[in-house]
Amino acid sequence: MIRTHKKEQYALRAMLELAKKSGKGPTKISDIAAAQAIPIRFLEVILSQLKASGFVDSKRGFYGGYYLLRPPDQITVGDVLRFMQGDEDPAHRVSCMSKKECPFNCDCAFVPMWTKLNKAVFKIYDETSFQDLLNIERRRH
Amino acid sequence: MIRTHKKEQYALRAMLELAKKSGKGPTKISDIAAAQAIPIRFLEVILSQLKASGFVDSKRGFYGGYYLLRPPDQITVGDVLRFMQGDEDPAHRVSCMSKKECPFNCDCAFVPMWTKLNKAVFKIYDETSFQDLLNIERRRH
DNA sequence: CCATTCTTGACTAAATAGGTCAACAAATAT
DNA sequence: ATATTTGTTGACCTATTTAGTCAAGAATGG
Repeated sequence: MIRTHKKEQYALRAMLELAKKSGKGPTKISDIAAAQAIPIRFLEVILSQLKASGFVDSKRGFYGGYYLLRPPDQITVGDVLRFMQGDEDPAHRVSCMSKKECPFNCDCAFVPMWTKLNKAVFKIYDETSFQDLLNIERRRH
Repeated sequence: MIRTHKKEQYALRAMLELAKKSGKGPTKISDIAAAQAIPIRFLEVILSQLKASGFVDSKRGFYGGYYLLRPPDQITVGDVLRFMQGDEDPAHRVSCMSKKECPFNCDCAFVPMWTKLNKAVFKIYDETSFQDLLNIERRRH
């Protein structure tokens, strides 16, 4: 099993929700949480972090909430995941273990496979914009 | 970050070690553990589980140990990982979360992306046989 | 000034990965 | 035989990480 963290999932879903409302003013955390079935307190933390990415911004007060800073076709899943994953060595985003803890110093027969995997995975992430996701959702209804 | 479990890593490494010794009789758990830097008690458990896969078998006693039941070019990384991952729904080996816990019952805009990812990842796993890994290792020396 | 909403860091809970152990069973050596 | 080596198995432990909560405070708009 390979599974992304819930936190990353929630970040993607929150972004999708904001993409839906793109251009319609701020969306409240509580609305995003309800729409995407995300624990609200946790979402507060996640959105707050996401602000540093430059993809979203927020406004306080009565008509406050979060909103996208770019159109949905200019943000990809890869962008968001890379940000959520921090400054991890790009070559190790998908791998056996972090370079430090590898007893073979990441010089083993499996390395080429992990490299391939890394590229294949992020190629797909990078090819998926939030506009693409919106289109998929629309086609479903 | 997407990272395979240590247990799966250890299984792959143990198999690689057995591939190296393929045709040379049984290899002791302790030797595999030493060669591949795997905690021996943990490796006992892993190899024991691997027997059920049909890729390896074991022999007890003085000249005992583990050995492959097929030549290294007839076992792939995909084979081993699929086995270690159990009877997980194939479509969810790489995904956001298990079908049960998905609040949208796995019917959301992200599904096509996870499906693509799943296929891409296992394509690479399935294309990598232990003979391939041995060849890589030989080329390195 | 009041209601609403985001902000932030500290905190806690729960899950699971990762690892350990010990008593036992089988094979071989002598 | 029997001592030694080696695999078998299920129960057990625990450190880490993920996941989630909270509360006091700071903007914002009415």
